[in-house]
Amino acid sequence: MPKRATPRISSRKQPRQARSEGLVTAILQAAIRVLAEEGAQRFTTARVAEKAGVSVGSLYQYFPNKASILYRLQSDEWRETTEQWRTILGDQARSPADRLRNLVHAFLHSEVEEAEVRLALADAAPLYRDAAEAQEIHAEGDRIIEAFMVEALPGVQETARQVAGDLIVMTMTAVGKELTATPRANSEIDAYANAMSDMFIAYLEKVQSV
Amino acid sequence: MPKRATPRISSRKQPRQARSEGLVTAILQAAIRVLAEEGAQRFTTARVAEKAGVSVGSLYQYFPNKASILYRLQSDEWRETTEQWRTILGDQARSPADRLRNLVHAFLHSEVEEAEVRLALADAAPLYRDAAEAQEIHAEGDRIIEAFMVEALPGVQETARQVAGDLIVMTMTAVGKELTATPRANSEIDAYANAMSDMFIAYLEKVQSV
Amino acid sequence: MPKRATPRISSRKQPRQARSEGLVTAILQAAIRVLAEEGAQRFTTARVAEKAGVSVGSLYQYFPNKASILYRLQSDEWRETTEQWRTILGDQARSPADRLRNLVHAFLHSEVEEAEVRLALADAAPLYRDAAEAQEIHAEGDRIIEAFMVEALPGVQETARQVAGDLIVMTMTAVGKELTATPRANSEIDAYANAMSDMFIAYLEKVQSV
Amino acid sequence: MPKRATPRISSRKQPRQARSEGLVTAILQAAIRVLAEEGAQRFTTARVAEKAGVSVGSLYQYFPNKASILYRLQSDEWRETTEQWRTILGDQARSPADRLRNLVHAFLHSEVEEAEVRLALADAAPLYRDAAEAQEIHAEGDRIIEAFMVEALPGVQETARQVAGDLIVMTMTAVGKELTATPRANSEIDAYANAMSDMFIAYLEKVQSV
DNA sequence: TATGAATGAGTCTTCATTCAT
DNA sequence: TATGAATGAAGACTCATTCAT
Repeated sequence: MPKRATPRISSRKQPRQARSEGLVTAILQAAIRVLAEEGAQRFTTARVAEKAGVSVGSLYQYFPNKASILYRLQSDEWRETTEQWRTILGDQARSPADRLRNLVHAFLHSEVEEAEVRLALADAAPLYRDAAEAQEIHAEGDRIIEAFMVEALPGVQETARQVAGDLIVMTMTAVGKELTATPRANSEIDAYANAMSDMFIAYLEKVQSV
Repeated sequence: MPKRATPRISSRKQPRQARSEGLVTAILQAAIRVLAEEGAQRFTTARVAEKAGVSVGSLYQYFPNKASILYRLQSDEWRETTEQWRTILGDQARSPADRLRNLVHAFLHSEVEEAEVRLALADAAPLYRDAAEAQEIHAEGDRIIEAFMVEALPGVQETARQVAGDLIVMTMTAVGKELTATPRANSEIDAYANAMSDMFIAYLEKVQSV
Repeated sequence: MPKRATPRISSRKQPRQARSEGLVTAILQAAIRVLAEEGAQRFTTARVAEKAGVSVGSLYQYFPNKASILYRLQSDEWRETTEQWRTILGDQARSPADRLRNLVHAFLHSEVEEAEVRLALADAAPLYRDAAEAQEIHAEGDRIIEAFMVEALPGVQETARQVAGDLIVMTMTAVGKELTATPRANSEIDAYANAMSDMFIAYLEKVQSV
Repeated sequence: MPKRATPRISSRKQPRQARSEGLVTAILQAAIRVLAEEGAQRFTTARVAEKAGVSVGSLYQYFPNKASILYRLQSDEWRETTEQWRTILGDQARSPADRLRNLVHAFLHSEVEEAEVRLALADAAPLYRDAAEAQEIHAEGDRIIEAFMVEALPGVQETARQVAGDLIVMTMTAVGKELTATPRANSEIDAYANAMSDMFIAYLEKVQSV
């Protein structure tokens, strides 16, 4: 009886050899270029392969389908973001308020850098969003925030703390995405980052005081 | 930089006759149904026309292209939102804080209602976002907020006030969109609305006190 | 919520207009030519469309997928076959034995005519066989045989009669298909038809006598 | 008339070494599994190689192309069938009628066992049928039948005897293939085998008596 | 003004076979 | 001899838009 495997979105093979890794890298970089230069609408496997100097067949040797390329780009990005959050929020030498302020600045600036790719990637979200693996991608970030919130809101009830954490994360990422949609000067980003930090800190103080 | 063909997106003709208006309405409602039932990926002119009980040819009589239908949906929605904001924020009988709290609740709930259409419309954004007219769409909402902020932050410098207003609008809309992406219980929405209101109010108090 | 319709294999639209019918006919005839001239392996929608002097898009306006063209060809053929059986087996002026003999001759000859198309169609069977509609296609033929068997085997128990009917049908059609696979002279077909008739008649006599 | 590229289909090399034979066996068994589990449509050299635990390159070392694997499977099967026929029909201890009855039962049951592989192999027939070698494959079986028919129809003219033999073989194999196409209970197979035996025996008696 | 048939470029994906290592 | 990465032609199907009627 024929069986049809549900298409996976993760990489088709674990590239062990140097050559393979090189190809995967080349494809991902080509994908980024296509996204930035042509936009999500024109992001096609053929264009990616061509820009990577590779045949379509080779592309499909490393990625099971178009969505998996986008998903990979997104998860790589999210991994970097997670690292950024871990570093900044884990900096015990500073007060929670300072760390939060630093985070907002760093995050918004990194979002706006490469705005074109990020926007195009966001546009392409419908293509990879439904992937099962996409769920797990945020788990680590959530843990980092949770740990930070425990420090920032000592003695606050867990439920309230979690809502506060969620709200801060959502605000930062969603507004970050929004800022990406139109070109912004660095100074403008700074202004928003300052305002957002102020807002978060005021909010934390209020929650803490209740 | 993405190459973008920018065809005119507003309606091809101003329908003055009753029949025309009826057709336009039928098409828009069909478009909403297609978006909700089939998603942005499967939003095609043929499907819209069929569901509207109209021929594709007629559809193209009133809308110059697919993007214009989406744009129209979006701007109608924004008009309603503007109305909502005007009503709630203009309610002089209440304190600015109360009005803001009311706004957040009303807005988030209205966003989450019809989540499917809104999500699909957001997914389709790349198709209509670039339209020149899309810029003006927010102007009225901005004016309403600006007026409210003058009341809420008397004596605060214009620049700071504007940043605060922008931040609040962006947060509310961007987080609202985010909440739309996954199904949420009403109670959950309430919790976020409360938290967000608290955050905004704490922020306004802080800005005011500086 | 997006819904995905299970692809139907029957025609996409009921062609009411003369033009439509003409197109459907043109496509089906082109399909027959492609099957005969190129074989099942090279039966592609593009080739069919080209040979029909029609764009692929038009082809897909009338047939939802490749399988549906093949299925249509097959069911048209089966309809003709059913007619043939009805006419010959219903000929009350002749004895059942004579009718059966006539049927075998007529059927085997019609099978071998257009052997190329029929062989190619059989080769393509995996593509359309699973269609739900494919089940119903044999029902009418079965009824005709059943009615004939009641005449041919009066007084025989229903179960035995049904097995006999099934066996005769399967033998005739399966051997017919087999004969189609290699080129045969008409005289050869006659010889097989005679032998097969003898076999069937001897068999019926034996069943009857038990 | 179909254009057919006719590449050589028999094995590229005669594997004399134990290792080679092992590989060939592994490939053939993998091929059977792929056919059974995935169907003819999804029968690819890559899948066979993988399931055999062998590289594609190695596969092509022993089989010149995909068709040759299928052809080999088919001819192995036919060899077994030939053996079965030789054993059963050569059983001088029984009457020709009994032998024929035994043959039909044994053959139909063996056809229906492994129905999936056999059906898939039949589906793939277009890929290997045209091979020149495919002609010779039936010669030995024909000789066995011929010898049996001489016993079963003593004194009958050669031409008539040959047609009878051909008809019996074609009926048995073609109907066997047909039975394979849909799942059948063992009891059902028995019923058909009984009926078919009765039919053959009645037929032989009639031919003999003429 | 309305219709809806027709178009055909464009998209994703598969797979037999080769050949450098 | 074995490997398996690389190739790229080929195939099924979609859909925005036009235009003859």
